[in-house]
Amino acid sequence: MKKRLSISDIANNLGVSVTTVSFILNGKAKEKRISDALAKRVLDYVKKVDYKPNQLAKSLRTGKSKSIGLLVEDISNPFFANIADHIEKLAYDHGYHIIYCSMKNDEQRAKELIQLFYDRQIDGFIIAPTEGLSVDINNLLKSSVPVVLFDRPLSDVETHTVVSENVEGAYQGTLFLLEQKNAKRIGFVTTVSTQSQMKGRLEGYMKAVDNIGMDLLVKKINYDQNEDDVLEQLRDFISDNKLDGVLFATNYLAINGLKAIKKFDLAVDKLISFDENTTFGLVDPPVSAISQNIQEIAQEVVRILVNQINGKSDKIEKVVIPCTLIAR
Amino acid sequence: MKKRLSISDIANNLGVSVTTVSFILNGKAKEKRISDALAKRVLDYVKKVDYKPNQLAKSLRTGKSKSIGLLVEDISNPFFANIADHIEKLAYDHGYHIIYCSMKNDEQRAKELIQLFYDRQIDGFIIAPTEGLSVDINNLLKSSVPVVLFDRPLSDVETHTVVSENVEGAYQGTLFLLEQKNAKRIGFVTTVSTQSQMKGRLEGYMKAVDNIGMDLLVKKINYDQNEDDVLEQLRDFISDNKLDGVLFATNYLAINGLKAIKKFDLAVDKLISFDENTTFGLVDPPVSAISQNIQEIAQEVVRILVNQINGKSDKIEKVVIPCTLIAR
DNA sequence: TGCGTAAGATAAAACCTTTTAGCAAATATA
DNA sequence: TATATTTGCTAAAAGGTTTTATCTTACGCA
Repeated sequence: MKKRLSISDIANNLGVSVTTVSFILNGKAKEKRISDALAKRVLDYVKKVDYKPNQLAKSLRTGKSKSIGLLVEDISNPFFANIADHIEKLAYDHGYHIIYCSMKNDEQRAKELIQLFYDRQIDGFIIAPTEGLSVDINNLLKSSVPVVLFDRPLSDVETHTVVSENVEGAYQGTLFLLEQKNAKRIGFVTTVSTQSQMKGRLEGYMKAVDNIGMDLLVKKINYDQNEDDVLEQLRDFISDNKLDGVLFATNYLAINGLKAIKKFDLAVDKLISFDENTTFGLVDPPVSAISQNIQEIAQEVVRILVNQINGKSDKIEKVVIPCTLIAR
Repeated sequence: MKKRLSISDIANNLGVSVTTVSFILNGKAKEKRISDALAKRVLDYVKKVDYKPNQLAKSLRTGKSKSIGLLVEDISNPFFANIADHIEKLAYDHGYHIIYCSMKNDEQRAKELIQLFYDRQIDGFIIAPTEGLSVDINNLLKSSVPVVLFDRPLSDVETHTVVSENVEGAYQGTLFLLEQKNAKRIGFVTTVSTQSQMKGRLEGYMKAVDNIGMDLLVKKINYDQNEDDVLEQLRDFISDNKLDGVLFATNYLAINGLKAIKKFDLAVDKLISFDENTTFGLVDPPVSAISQNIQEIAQEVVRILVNQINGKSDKIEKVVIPCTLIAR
């Protein structure tokens, strides 16, 4: 294996100084009054020998690593997988790459990773946080590391956020079941988590059913139990309350709902879920969706973070993206 | 923002040399004959002030970055998302973190990223390669960078691979339709790609139908067209050939198959797909699955790569993992 | 001729580690 | 007692950049 070229190899071979090569490579030739002739000579040679600067050395010197940490709860959830996909691509277009971590069920590890990423001089973070991370994120902010939260803000963390219009989405979703599907008794299935997006969705549901004086029928699923228990709870919720419609707060809840409906042959058939899923149109009964605008969320997240990294803005941005209802 | 501590801050504050601190921090105190008393004093102080070594400087000096590049075709495919999840966790347990890239439809970008990751002194690569990447991967190997391929080997790249037992899986899947489901005319739906795993699956299908003298009925879908066209092709394939059973070479093909069946109300109802999907049990008709053992694949991939990075082994490993049939 | 300034380039410090080679004192050996 | 060895620690180089401060030469102008 031949040794990698360094900038001083280039300088020596060309009989110029390292400084000069560095200036030229970083587009400062004009500014530093390097003659066009020399600039061209260096550039040509660099191209010819295919020299690539050592990014580590560069980062060490500049303090910028050109990488962004992406922490999501669960990359195998299609919502996060899709958003990660978009974020990765957009970040790349800005010259950043993504160091990612899926922190499913392991907050301790998430905390360690935030520290680890910080130690690696990550330029910024994109996080869909779990609840215990406030203190770690606040530490980042204290150290002036840009952080953008998405999907769910944290009440005790004051930073940029990009979230969907959860209240309105859930409200419209419930109205859809009421008005288009003619549902009479609509339940809302959510998780025990107190994540803000879940609160918003509950609020939207409540607003809709309050309007027409329907009972509030809410089930909070605890995911610390096995699937069979979850399905039984869903069955009980649906049949005890004689539901004819259900709004699920997120796609995996809807999938569990469908499993329960199938397993116990439940009658409920007016379903809608937050978050789209490729198969919602294929199942029986079909599941309508309040679809989050993934592309737009990713765009805003990356835009804000890159602006922050470049120090282009100091105000805190809170972006809210509308959802789209997919009727089925 | 207070400046980060460096090792020389520690050394100065303690009145010892940087070298000593470094030795102690790297567990070489004994080997380098540092007294226990001093070692303890340094360790205690480091803990007290919560000093964390600068990883960039460390990497620059040692040439090891403790990071692994993970390149997959499409992170939003549940198969890859799940495997990425496992790989990330396992790598973390070995002290590595994952820099990931989803290279959907953009081979040029994939090539650039391999170069970029290489420039960042990534310690090793885990790649589910697309076909044009052979030359780039061979370049990595030429530079002695460890690479493990999974899901599909490349015929012209000689390196470690972890793949599923595709032939046997498809063979068993086809037999299942024939014997358990009593299918009479089974089609095989695959992609136009010549990726090796697809070839293997085709081979398994052929072996099964050849055995009993059934016609070979194979459709290769080209994904350079819009979804409606894909669905029509599937419809034509299924109805023209009067299929009563279909083996799909991968999960997204199965989902398109289901869409076509639904959209055009096709009669075929004996379905099986390579790769599991949460909703395959919820759709009508249900889809059986030849499920790849994701956890085991991830384990092998990480084990082999870490061994390579540590120079623990020089032989090339080719691991084949059996699949599990999920009957529905 | 003498002086100021612009042009064109560079030496050396800085970023923060790890590691080689070596030093001084204490102890062991003869 | 004189020498060899061990103990305990450290100076300095190396890794590859960026950037500040400076240096030399040429030129314009009085």
